[in-house]
Amino acid sequence: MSASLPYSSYGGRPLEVGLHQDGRRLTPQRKKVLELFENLGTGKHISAEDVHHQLLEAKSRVSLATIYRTLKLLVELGFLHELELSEGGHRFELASKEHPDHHHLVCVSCGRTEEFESEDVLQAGQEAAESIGFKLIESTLNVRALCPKCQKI
Amino acid sequence: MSASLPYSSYGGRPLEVGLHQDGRRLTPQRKKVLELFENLGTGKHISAEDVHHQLLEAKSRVSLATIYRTLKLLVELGFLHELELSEGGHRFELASKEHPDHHHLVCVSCGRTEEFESEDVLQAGQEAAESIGFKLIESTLNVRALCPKCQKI
DNA sequence: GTTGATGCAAAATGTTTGCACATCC
DNA sequence: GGATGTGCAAACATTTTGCATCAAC
Repeated sequence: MSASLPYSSYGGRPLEVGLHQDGRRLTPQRKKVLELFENLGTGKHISAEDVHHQLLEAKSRVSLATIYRTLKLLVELGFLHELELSEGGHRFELASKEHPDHHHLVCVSCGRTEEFESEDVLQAGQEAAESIGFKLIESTLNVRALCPKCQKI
Repeated sequence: MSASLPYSSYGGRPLEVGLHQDGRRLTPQRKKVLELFENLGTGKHISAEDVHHQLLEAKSRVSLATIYRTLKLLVELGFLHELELSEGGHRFELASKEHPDHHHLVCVSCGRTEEFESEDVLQAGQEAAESIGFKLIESTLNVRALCPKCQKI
């Protein structure tokens, strides 16, 4: 859990590089937050509070304020994606080259969340953006649905 | 602005019907909130605070608490859609038959928001849902982008 | 040593709730 | 008249910020 980092690449560059640019510093706190997301892997969505709790469990005390500041920074640097899946605050997930723009199916009843990718969606967003001169950055489709279990209730 | 309501149909039934069911009441406050959205028309996204301000400007004092309660209700009844477009809280928009599931292009720089529809997106969401046994309720694609103006800055 | 980062506590936002009073049906 | 809705203020939850201290470079 606190083993050496794989330092794989996100957004096309080594994990810590962005944290050494423009006078930014790679502090232990930032390292810990990054490690946490790395160890979780892609496809996990956690809140700032979750990060805080999980770091505490790993015996790392990092203040919530710092976590918020770090998450914001990591999003700006493109290491994380920020999601706004309906209720209960924002969630963050690791960004990765192998796992680019993807979409979410959320069960409105139990909250179960599944991911999927779609070239069609990507393209539709791209075309819509182009048609009015917008330059696409990223797109995500949120599908509100009922999962199999909740359909039976 | 405070003229008679067109009472066109939303979600397939007259505007106020849902507010008379299950013991619900059509109060002046609720009417005012509905009127506001009607007068705005489809395609406008406003926050609870916006509703509050705009009603004040129209000389209608409705408490913020009531506005939150009313918006929640109207979403449950299907008269409004709730959007979670990135920064700055939730937005609400009038739902309508003629303007079903649609998507949003948001300029990350200036916040300009444009709408579009796409059969492909709808279908991609539908297929993704089906493939794992989810039953689709609705889907919206959020595209983060740069508008023409902001590309030049 | 300088500048940027952290931690703390306080403040700012956005949203919800308890309760007494008002009001719709 | 009874249930439902409103307004107010307080409570909450989440996120941001000022400031003194600390530490990366």
